[in-house]
Amino acid sequence: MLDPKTVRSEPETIAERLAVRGYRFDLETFRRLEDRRRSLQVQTEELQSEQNRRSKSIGKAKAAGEDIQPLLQEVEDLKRRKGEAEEALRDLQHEMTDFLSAIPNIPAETVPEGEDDSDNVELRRWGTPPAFEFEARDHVSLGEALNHGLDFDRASHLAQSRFAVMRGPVARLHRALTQFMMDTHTAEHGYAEVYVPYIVNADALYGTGQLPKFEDDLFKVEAERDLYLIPTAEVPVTNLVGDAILADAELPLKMVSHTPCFRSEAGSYGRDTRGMIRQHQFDKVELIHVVRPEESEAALEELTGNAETILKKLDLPYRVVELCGGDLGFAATRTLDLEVWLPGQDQYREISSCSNTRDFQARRMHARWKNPETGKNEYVHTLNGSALAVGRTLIAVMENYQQADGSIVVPDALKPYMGGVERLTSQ
RNA sequence: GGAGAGGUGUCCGAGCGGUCGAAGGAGCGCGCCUGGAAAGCGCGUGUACGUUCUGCGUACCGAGGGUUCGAAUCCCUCCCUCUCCGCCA
Repeated sequence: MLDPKTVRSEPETIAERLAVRGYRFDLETFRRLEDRRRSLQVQTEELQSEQNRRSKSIGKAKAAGEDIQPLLQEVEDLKRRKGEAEEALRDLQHEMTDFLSAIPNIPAETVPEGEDDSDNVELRRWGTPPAFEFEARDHVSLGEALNHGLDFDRASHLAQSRFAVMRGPVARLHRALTQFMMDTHTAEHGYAEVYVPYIVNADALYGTGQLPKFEDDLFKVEAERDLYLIPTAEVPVTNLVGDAILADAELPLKMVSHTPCFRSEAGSYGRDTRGMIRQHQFDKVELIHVVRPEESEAALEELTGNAETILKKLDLPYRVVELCGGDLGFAATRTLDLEVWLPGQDQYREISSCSNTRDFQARRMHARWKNPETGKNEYVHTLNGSALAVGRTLIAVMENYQQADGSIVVPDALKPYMGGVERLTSQ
């Protein structure tokens, strides 16, 4: 949610900034709503004020033993008029809230212009894509050959398409990756490990910005209340500070959590249908920062660097890309994507997305801190980033570490987690 | 699943249907005291919106309805927390 005060005081600037991400801020509708809101509010408040005054006089008259009957008559008409004004105001306020909560976050000043991912800007590259002396296979083919270490047929038999079954050393490698990431972030990067619910309520999803606009992307649970499977750990972990007032000494807060993520992938029919790139269920290690406002830009660099460390330790070639305005997510002011080299696809593919939402989520979930400078409760800044998407990292390891015979060498960094297995083979 | 208790400001905690934005305490800020500090004492200390803005008004005591001229206080529904019992990885 944007700061309503800013939207009111400089709507033209807001509209201009939002245009960078391709969002058309409806100035006309906003002005119409705002003008009506103002006049209705003045009207109801005046009527309420009048009624409060009369009611007080009734109390006094009663105490003095006077006849209050005529006074009651007067109030009756007042109440009727107030009721009408109140109803109109309430409807309008709902309309206004819906309007405001559907507006995406404002892009940072530095965000490049552009419409889609083809306009994203590459910031840097690390590592060199491997040169194979044979034709590189993709993870589907490699996984199949490893005694059905990756099995998509059985998964769709159990559930539907876009799910995967992993077996044996492949499943083990997947688990090793998770442990390796968690250990690195907790031991070397100073993150506190958290375990959270995988099912959350609508308020939490509103807080991080998935609701009300993106319900179609979620799996809803059949239950008495509106509950949803989490699409990312960002939702439960960030909401940990929802409705809280943090002490200055508690900041910055750095948390890491490993969770499965569930996404309906509605509207992605036909995209990445082969393999494990785009699944309804995947594991992810997520980093969350809750920081003082002036620290958030630096925090994004730190968080992204922490994610990059994983790729470096695994010796996987990648590049860092700054998202252009048109490619930014709803809650983000600025996003850096990490794209890993996939020999099977002969291209870089997204494996992490690190965003600074500034006070956008904090405002929606009422996450504040006591600023010692001002003595006031102010909104914190929140950031999130994958470090990394585990399924995609598994793919990257399989494809980059493949050998001519179809076996896969275990990266050095993962060896301590593989119980002595140094190579995945079909034997 | 059954029985009960409760949700009030940054925190704890009072609150007969009108004089309650809300006692008292803690915390925090300023001042006094002190060589300095602690203790002690004094004063101050919510948010949002509107406005004819050194002021005034309106709203907010879990959420939403209702009763009433008037609700933190009464009634209903829902959500959440806690205690006991049952069941259970």
